[in-house]
Amino acid sequence: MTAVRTARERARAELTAEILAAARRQLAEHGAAALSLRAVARELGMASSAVYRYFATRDELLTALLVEAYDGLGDAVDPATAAAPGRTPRERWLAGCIAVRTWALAHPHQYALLYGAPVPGYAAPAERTTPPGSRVALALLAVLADAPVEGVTRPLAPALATQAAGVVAAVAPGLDPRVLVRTASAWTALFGLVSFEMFGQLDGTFEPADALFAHAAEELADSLGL
Amino acid sequence: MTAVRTARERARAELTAEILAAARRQLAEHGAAALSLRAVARELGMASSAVYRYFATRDELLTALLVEAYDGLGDAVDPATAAAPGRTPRERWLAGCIAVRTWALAHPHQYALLYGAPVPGYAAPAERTTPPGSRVALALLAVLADAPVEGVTRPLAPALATQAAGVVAAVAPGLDPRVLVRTASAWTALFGLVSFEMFGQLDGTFEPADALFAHAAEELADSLGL
DNA sequence: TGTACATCAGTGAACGCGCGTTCACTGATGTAC
DNA sequence: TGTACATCAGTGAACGCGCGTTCACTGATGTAC
Repeated sequence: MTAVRTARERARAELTAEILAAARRQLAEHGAAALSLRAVARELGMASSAVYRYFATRDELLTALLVEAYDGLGDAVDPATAAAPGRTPRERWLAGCIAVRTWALAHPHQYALLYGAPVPGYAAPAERTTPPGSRVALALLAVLADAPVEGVTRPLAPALATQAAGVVAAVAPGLDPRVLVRTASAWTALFGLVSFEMFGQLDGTFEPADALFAHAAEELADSLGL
Repeated sequence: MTAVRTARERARAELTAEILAAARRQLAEHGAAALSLRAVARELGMASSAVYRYFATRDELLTALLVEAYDGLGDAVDPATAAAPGRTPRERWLAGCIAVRTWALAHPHQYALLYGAPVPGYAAPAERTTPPGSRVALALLAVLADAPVEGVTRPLAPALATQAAGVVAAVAPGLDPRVLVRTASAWTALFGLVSFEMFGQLDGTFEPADALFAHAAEELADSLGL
């Protein structure tokens, strides 16, 4: 009977996937704020109420998309930054930067959903979002953990040292807190540049931003001691 | 008769200001996406159609708020970065960073409007937005223009050099293009950190971000050769 | 293998909401002579 | 200073739209005996 039950369950899984796919398409085309259960239902040719059998709420659908997007980015960055024989941390760092930007350019609305201002009236549930949302930072952390620390960061002020120690304990026990702080700075700088490009702050000056990005990634690598 | 005409015109100017103030309040409280002409009219106790005597369209109102916000930020950053006898570029840089962050923390929704993902369905008219939107970058540029360049930037790749030369010609003729590029990097790095703090990416790690921010500002100053 | 019952998927209508924008209108303010 | 006309501000109703969510329902799929 498991086979039979599986029939229904498989249909359910398939439709769930189709709903997600339609929602993904809408997100990609019109952005997160325009995402609506009704439009998704319309695209699938079903009653809007039917979607409620699969997602209890619009926010739940949004959360699923958010997680998916974080994972898409993570899946792009992980191999780029992976350690391999003969790969220097600098190469891995630069490849990671490029992977982030490439993914962002290919998925502008997803990027905006993840790193733009939060969607009004929607608060992502931290327990579901944090793990996939941390993947890029952790990947960069792994790169910098493989590089020497000395002479690279100024000493941490006490308040910062305490905070960093707490994060280290939770995330990468044994790590030098200075590496963590260094990663945080590099991570924010990288996304600062990508966000400015994506959100149009560079229009009229460094747009397209390929050259500026390549330069900045190298300079960041320099200042990280890679 | 000019005095009399001024009576009507003054009423007009006052109501325009009141509408803007109400819109500003709504933006500050509920965010740009929730900004509606009807809600503004409601708050002022007037018919929603009356607002159309003052702003032809919702987008025009949004644009006015956008310009206002950019100017508010500019007004905060300009004095912080101003040259003065005995003020070092480093001091001015650090003060500028703090001014940006302080303003952002005090005006989160305005910050999101300026530096978050664009409001869906709304494209800011570049000719009105660009000048106030450039103020912070120009202020930082002025600081870095007062500091030595040598040994601070890697050489610019040809494509980047061309692009930078074009911007320099339009914005600050005679400036060393390397200073411009350096400013662009610093500017994106600064806003990257502020945006991550504002948009919740640091929740659970470096939140509150005071310590990380102070550290990063100093490190940026170091890497800028200040 | 067949029947009686329970579960689940999907429908269509409805509720209540808010939005931007238009339009014909009243009444007040300003202008020209 | 007074009158006739033009301009402008503000009203209230309406159009047409889309949204999230609920609910009673039909019909198909699965389960227990």
